[in-house]
Amino acid sequence: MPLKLATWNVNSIRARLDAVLGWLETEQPDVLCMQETKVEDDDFPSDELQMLGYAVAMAGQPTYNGVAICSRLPMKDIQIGQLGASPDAEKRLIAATIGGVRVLSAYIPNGRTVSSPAFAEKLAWLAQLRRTLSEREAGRDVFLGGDFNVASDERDVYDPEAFRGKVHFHPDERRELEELKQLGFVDTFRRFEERAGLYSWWDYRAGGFRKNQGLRIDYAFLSTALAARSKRCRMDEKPRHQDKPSDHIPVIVELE
DNA sequence: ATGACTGACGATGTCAGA
Repeated sequence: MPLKLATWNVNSIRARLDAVLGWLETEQPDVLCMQETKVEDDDFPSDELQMLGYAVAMAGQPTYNGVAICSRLPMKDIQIGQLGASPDAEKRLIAATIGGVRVLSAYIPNGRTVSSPAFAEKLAWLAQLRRTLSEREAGRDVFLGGDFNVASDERDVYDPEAFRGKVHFHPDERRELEELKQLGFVDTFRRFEERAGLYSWWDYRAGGFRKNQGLRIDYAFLSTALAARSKRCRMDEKPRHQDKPSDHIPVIVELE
């Protein structure tokens, strides 16, 4: 069954609602994973998405974090949080089964600076994500979309020398991402595109987008068998040109 | 340049993002 899936850190679903609705109408994905929705579940604009034919599963909290999945196909077995997470854990992971595919929307902690406790928490969260994937999702067809806050290699960083050893490009977090891939996940974008300088995020400040000073830190991972069904993967810069954009852009995968 | 911009919360600023 053809399936079009996307992931997008929207940086507040309420601030970005018109942009997201417009993008859905234009792109017509079957599934959109969102991150940084920054809204409690009761205030999530579900009705507006339903008007476009999308059901929503969300896990939010006040002010920070928040993830969601919206889908035109039925969602089953919605699951919130990592393996062993306490109910008051930050809302950074949600999963649902859609059209036979286990879909996960993930928002990996930023890490702030390498010397901060937040960086150790980021590494621990990534390690726990691997355990969650191994124990819950082994053998399934998985789409893992999200803002991973880690660039994979030099091609994904506008100034690799400046970023080397810094947060988003530190060897420890890159190793975590590599080990995640070694579980059997394909960076779908790289299946179709080898060029450097293609990014999913640009700093709002200092004309980052205009100067193409960005990072590729948002990924659409597919489990190995499912990756064989992918026929296209791209990042859509159009929303970044509009007024009041998110600092991230969508990543889109098409399966046949 | 520990700068710049944006959003939430809810206040005339602070925190976080990346």
